[in-house]
Amino acid sequence: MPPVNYWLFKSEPTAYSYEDLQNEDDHTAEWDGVRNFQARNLMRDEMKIGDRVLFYHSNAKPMAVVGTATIVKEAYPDHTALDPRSKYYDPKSTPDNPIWMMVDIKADRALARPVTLQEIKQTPALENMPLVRKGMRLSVQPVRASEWEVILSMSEL
DNA sequence: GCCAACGTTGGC
DNA sequence: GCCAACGTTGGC
Repeated sequence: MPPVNYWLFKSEPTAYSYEDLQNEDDHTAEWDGVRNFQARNLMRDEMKIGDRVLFYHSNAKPMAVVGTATIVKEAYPDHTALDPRSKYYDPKSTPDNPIWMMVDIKADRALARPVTLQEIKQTPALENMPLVRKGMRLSVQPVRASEWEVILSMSEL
C-alpha cells in the first residue's frame, strides 16, 4: 500500500457544510462542481481511495478546518457538467469527452475544536499551506503529512 | 459590501 | 501568442 496523501477541501457552509456531509447517506457525497483545471487535475491524477481530507469552511464564522473525511471513490466524470439544469453545467463537457471530474468523500469526524484560519496563519509550521498563501484560491489543495499532524494536534488543545 | 488576486475567454 | 475584459473566489 502506498502512503496516503492528504488534502484540504474548501466549502462555503451556507452552500454545503461539514454537517451536511455528516448527514448524507453513509456520510458520503460526490464532490461535484469543481471547475478549475488545477483542482480537477489533482482530483483526477493524485487523489486515491484512502487519502485523508481536511474539510474547511470558507466565507464563514469562523473560517476554519472543522472536520476530517476520506476519499472513498476516485475520480469519475462530474455529471453536473452535463446537466443543462445544473448551475455547474458546462456545454464544453460531453459524455464522450467529460472535462470535469469529481471524487466521493466520506465524513470521518468533526474536530474536537475548529482550527481557525487565524490560528493557521499564526502557526509557522503551516505558513506554506496554499490556504494561507496570498491569492491561492484552489478549492482542493494538497496538505503535507506534517501539516495534517499539526492541525489535528491543534484541534486537541 | 468591497475589492484584490486570480483563472478563463475571446478578439486580434 | 498576447493581453484586455470579464467573472469568480474568498478574506476583510
